[in-house]
Amino acid sequence: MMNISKTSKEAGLPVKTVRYYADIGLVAAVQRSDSGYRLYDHTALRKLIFVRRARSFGFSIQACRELLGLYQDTDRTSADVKRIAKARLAEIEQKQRELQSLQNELSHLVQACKGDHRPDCPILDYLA
Amino acid sequence: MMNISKTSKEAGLPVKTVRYYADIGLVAAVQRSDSGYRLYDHTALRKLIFVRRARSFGFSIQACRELLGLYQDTDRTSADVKRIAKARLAEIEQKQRELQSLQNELSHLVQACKGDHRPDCPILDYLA
DNA sequence: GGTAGGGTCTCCAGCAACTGGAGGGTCAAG
DNA sequence: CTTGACCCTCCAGTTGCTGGAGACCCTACC
Repeated sequence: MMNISKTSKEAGLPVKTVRYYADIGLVAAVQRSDSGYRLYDHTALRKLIFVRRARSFGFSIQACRELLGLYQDTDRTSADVKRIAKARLAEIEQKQRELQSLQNELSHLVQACKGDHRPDCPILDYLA
Repeated sequence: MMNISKTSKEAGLPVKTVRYYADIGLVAAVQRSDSGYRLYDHTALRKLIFVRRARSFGFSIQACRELLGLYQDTDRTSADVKRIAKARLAEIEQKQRELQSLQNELSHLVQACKGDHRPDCPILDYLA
């Protein structure tokens, strides 16, 4: 059993975040010490690491909850997991298309703008 | 002078958002009617449209505030505008690189996952 | 035994940029 | 004169944390 600071270091998450995940019931502390300190074991630590990685992949807390459920459920099929991952992938691709068109338009505008001391500016003209 | 619903329709923004922009001092109503209704004129409408477009380009409210200041300031140089737009472009490009690597990794995982009824799943294996 | 420094606890507030709802006043048409 | 659409303010919630206040707790050192 380790206290929260060791746990957070091992998991690569801020203490506050570990506490937050416990508060929202995502990864609970295994137990409390006599003085009320949260205590974590290796299994809880692995869950925290799992969540950190899933979050870094852009999975929402809700998706993490589902994945964590599947992760612990030895009866789950890989199809369940794939469904969540594919939904997330679709979101990413959508976001990327939007960003791409944004980038195209904005970079054209930036190039068209002379950026000198005169007030003429194609960027503002376009936005107005 | 038009009331808020006509203004919001013309600007292409929800009423709530127009009110919100007034509350935070981004685009104020020109005046109030006797009964306290917000009233907007053509200039305010143009500002709202300007903000909607800038927001759709991913400019933050703060950036919109700056752009709006420049937009109204006939003494501004196009260099000022270009600076803000370029900073935003850099953010977009950064975000896009991150999304790209995310997409690469995730799509590999999704492909590797058979998605069948067996519990073996490379996605969970990778995250764990 | 006292104290200094960490660590930990809970609770409250705030970030961005809205969105939804409650509860109540206003206005125009039929 | 009532009905329905509009408008107002204020409060709460969203997401995923992060920071701070005030108060214990724990260990080490003298």
